Amino acid sequence: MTTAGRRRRTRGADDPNSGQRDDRKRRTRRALLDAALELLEGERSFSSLSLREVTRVGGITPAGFYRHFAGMEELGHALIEDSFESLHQMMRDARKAGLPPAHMIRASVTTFLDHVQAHRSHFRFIAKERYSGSSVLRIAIRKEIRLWVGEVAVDLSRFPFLQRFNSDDLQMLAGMMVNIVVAATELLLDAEQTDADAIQRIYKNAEKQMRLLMLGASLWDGGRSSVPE
Amino acid sequence: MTTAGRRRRTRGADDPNSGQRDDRKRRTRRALLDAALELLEGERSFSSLSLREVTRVGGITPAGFYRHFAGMEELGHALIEDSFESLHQMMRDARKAGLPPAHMIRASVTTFLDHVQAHRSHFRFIAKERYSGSSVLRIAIRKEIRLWVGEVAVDLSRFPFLQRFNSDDLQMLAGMMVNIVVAATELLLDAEQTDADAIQRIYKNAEKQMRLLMLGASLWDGGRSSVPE
DNA sequence: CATGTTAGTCAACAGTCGTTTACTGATTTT
DNA sequence: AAAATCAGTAAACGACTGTTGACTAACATG
Repeated sequence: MTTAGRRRRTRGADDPNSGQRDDRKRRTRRALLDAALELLEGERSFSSLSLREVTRVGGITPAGFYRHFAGMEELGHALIEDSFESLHQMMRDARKAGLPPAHMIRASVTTFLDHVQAHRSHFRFIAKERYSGSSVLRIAIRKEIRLWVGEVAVDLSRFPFLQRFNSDDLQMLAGMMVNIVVAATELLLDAEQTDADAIQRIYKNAEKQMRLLMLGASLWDGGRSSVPE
Repeated sequence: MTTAGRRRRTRGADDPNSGQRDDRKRRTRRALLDAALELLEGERSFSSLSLREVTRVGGITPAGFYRHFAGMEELGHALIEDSFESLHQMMRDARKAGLPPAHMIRASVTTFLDHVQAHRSHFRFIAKERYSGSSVLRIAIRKEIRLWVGEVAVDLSRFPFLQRFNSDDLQMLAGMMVNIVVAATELLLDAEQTDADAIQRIYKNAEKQMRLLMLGASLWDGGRSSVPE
């Protein structure tokens, strides 16, 4: 009921959102999002953040918060959108750049983990909320991950040696690959940013896990073959 | 008659902890732990629980809490210990019962996931705190998982076809197996307990992932072989 | 320029929070 | 039987919480 504006703002026909006032609003909104991310850098979890804390760090008064979000949950949702938006952007770019012929696995792992490091705070937020947030946020995150797995499955389907995979098995394989990089992400977020060795090890380990997985995939017959036990 | 009813309870000789008072204290302590688990059944995360809430559900006054724990973090630590204690007990039992010759993978997956379902609240707590709790709790959980991976690696080392795995690769393989069941655990905790179909699907999927992994392992040469890309 | 819009402020509200202090009364020890 | 222990209570504290309504002043519109 707050959005029922009777007066239509006839802002410039060509430039819908560019008054100084809208600019300022956007900056403040960003400040609030950044404040939340900053508070999450430490030990805190999103659900333990208070609205007042966020406004304090963001530089406005508590009441001002409501000019931007209906409550903390809405802010959380905005953070999820931001995070996955940049992930999808990254994947679009990577796809456009074309797949390198060899070292395919290493390139993918490196691209993704580099992206994680460039957006640590976003991924830290996602990692924390994935299992612990409100069900609304958890479901939103899960949806995004499912989407992501789907994209990977499509990419995989173009490999000749995976042609015999049916759709379910392809989804499963993509899911396992995503799980590998997600697990690596979580190690990466815990590693000291300065510890280049530890970081290198995480990259190498993820690549190795991928290779082991692909080795299994190259022989896969739908799970009917027996394996030494 | 006065002499007949004389009680000598010089705790320390034969019966260190069994007065009615100690009994009561233990019951209250359990009530607090259970109260926390109960509150965690819903949307809440541990870090958002208040001490007062826990005592309210547990049936004592806030001040009484301090007779049992120095603060909420200590209670969290006790929950972690409880959870992994029962997991280790289960693995000890399973090992003692001996490994079934065939259907090894299915048996292991089933045993573990059954255990998860029998201790949903514990595992829900662990899942929520794994990435989102205080660093003390996170580190404690991580330590326990590393321990667990180690145990699995030892179990794996007894398989003939894994003899050529060096120690690092064995740890990696064990880690991937644990990751598979952990991922399945998290799906299981989100599934409706009454939805037998969904649960069945989660079991089957985890088994399938294990088989794919073992297939890769059976050909593994340390990651030097190239895979179709 | 006059008028409306609105991002952000200010002050107050009713609650909840963790923690402390002094206490009570049942159980244990001597 | 007296004395000591101690799990749990009762009340109070200062601090912090989300949300509100009335406000101000910079901006936008006509």
